[in-house]
Amino acid sequence: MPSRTPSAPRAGRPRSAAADAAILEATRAALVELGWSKLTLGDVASRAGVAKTTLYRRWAGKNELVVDAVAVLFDELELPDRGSLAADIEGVVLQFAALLDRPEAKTALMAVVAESTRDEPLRERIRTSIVERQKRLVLEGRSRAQARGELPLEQDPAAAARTADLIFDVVAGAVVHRTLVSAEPVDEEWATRFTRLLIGGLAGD
Amino acid sequence: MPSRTPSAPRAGRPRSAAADAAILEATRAALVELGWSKLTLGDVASRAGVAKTTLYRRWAGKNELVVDAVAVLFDELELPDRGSLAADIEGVVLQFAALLDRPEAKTALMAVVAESTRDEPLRERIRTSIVERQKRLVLEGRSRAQARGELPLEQDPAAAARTADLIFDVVAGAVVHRTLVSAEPVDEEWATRFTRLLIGGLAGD
Amino acid sequence: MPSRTPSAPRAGRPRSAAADAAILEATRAALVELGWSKLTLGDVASRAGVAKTTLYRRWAGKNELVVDAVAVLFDELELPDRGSLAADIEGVVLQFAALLDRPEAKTALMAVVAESTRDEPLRERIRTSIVERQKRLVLEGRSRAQARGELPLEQDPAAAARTADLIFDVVAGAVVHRTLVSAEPVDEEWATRFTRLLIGGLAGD
Amino acid sequence: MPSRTPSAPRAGRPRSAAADAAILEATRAALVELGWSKLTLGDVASRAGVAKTTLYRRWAGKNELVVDAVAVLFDELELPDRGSLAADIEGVVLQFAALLDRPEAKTALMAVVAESTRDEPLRERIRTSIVERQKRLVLEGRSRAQARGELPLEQDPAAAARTADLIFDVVAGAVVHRTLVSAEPVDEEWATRFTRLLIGGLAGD
DNA sequence: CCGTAAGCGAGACGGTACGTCCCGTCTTGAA
DNA sequence: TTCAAGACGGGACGTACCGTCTCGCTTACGG
Repeated sequence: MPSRTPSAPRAGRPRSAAADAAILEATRAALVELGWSKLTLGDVASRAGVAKTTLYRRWAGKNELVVDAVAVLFDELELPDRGSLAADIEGVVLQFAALLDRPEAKTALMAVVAESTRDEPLRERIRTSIVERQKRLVLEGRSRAQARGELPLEQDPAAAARTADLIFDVVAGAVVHRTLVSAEPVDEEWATRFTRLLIGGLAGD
Repeated sequence: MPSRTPSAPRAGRPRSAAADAAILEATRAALVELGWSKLTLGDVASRAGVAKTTLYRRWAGKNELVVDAVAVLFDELELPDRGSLAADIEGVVLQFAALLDRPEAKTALMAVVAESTRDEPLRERIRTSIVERQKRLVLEGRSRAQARGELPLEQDPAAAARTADLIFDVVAGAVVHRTLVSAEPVDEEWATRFTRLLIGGLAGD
Repeated sequence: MPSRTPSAPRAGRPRSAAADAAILEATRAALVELGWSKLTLGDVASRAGVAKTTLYRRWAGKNELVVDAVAVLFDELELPDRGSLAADIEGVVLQFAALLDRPEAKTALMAVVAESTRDEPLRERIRTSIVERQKRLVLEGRSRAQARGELPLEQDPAAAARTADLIFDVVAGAVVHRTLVSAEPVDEEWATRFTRLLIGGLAGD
Repeated sequence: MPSRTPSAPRAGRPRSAAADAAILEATRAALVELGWSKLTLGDVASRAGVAKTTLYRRWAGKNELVVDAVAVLFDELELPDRGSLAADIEGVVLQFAALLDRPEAKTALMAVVAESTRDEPLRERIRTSIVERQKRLVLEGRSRAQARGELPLEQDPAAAARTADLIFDVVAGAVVHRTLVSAEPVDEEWATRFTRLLIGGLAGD
């Protein structure tokens, strides 16, 4: 993910790929140990056995580095078919919750989101590196439920997109809020109650 | 909100209440202008016409100060009776969204929540200063809906509390996520769609 | 020694004499413990069981306070008649050296002298409180030596004063320099050699 | 004079020699303008166009810095052969007095000596940087006088060293005391009278 | 014998400087 | 051209004292 114009012929010594990996790994370790606010790039560099210059050659700053370091965690997210819409929702909720429970994610995610409120390029980076990785699960889950006949097929593609976004904000928002703001665990019991609410609504049975 | 045992006789010159107010006001102004990460306590102090020591005598650091500075914004939240559950939910969503749109809140809220993942006293402070102020709206809205007959009376008070917490996480989480992560506006149209989803569920009508 | 226009009628509560004494005593104790540069007026005040205001009402600052605190040590200096000029010189040298060996004097004297290079009132205060107390010993020693016939009577009083000043600078300067700059002890052996040099000169037998 | 083991191979960017010189020069300028007690390292750094960290990387604090800044002044001291012991003494006295008259020396010397009473490493630094530079003049003057036959050759080298130390304390002490404590000028007239006293003694002709 | 004016301990106040930490850039010499 | 090393100018940190200013209370004197 580090920068560099994609297709340049390049001269001189090539950049070390090992350094990249070491830096991202060191960043996650430092996040776990120190948390976002006490993480320093000098410390990351020395953990990675790398000079600060090497680090700055690849990332613009702490925010960008941390987004990249944390983004890989979101690659693990999958949506195995559990047979029903309710089970799929519960599954994704628990999976996301498990990810949010990892200390490097917990401390970093809200911090970079906070920074992104005043930094458009960072927001974009977060969107492509993290948010989209989550959102595809929603889309996948919906089409699967439609295939099962649990949800109606939407005709209007724009309306379909709006609804997917809404559901995504509701699911991800609820899990994040429960975990970080309310600081309560997202366990199976909560996931079940949340799923029932989401499917049936307040007025539900 | 600054510390100090509430009712001690106290010797010596008393602390200036004017200083407290000036500091909190200056903090909000600095948040708007600079955002969370570039806000410095030295700058806040000089904006407030106050010495840094005065500031540190009252607050332990940036996090605590910002929580107090932002907390007052949440006092404005109210839940006027709009006649129906759906209207009440829409109202609270829009109200909360309007608050989150204020730059001092937007930049500060997620940042202090991020910090609080590694700082239990801070989490507590956030809970009492901010979260509880929001949660009472949920409770109020529910009892009003129950009085209207829109929602059934819960027998078990523990279950009632759990449900209220769940709804709170869903509502607040969705609004926050839409605003800060998806970075899309929470307008009337979104509020309507969200409300319909919350009341009727995915499977709704 | 603290200030206050000498003969005012005065109204209100009179100043506590005990406080004065406690402050000076606390100052000496703090000098011994902390040395000049780490001595703070706040610390002196709390050692003396006195408020800072009380201290500032009497002394303008650290320099003035320390001069007064140390000055009393110089009251002890005397010149008992030891029977000869040489013995008297040795006596005064050893006495002055003993005083300079006290930690409160050692750490304070050069410091206030250093400050006085840029503070005329302080220099005057040092002169009257400390220097004159030493100089009278030179005058007394000389007149005694003249009475014994060891030194000739000077006719010109101006020349006599100049010579006394010269001798004072030589004696006091040598002892101070030996003690503080060379950091070597002024013992009897050194005092003897110094005295022989002073009386007989470099060319002396 | 700043620290750092003299001959190490060293990796990384070397320290700037220009910064060293600029800092020492700025220190002398600040001493002249502000005096010892109002000199701040932050001010020195900004006068030198240097960051505070650069300064602290080289010197442990104000004392060490000032000793180094002032030490170079003592390199100027020389003892041209003026043909006789008396003339040589007068020469060195006047030279030393001229140096002490420079405001950067006057304000700084006593201050660091005062500090050195509680700081052995500082005392050592003063000794090697300043005191030894002066003492060699005494040794040179003596051997010259012995060559002229004005002073006897000492047989015992230990006794010779003791005598040289004594003379050094007397000469330097007298000049310092006259200048800083008595705050009177060391002019030719005083130098002449001092020299006559030193050579001939009190009992002298 | 009582009011009033100053002194008192306490401690908050606006400041200044401290010495440290980290930033992001730069300058080395080696690879 | 990159790399590890580390010095650089800069800015903020949180602390320590400064000397001043309220506080509410003694404490002596003079009317």
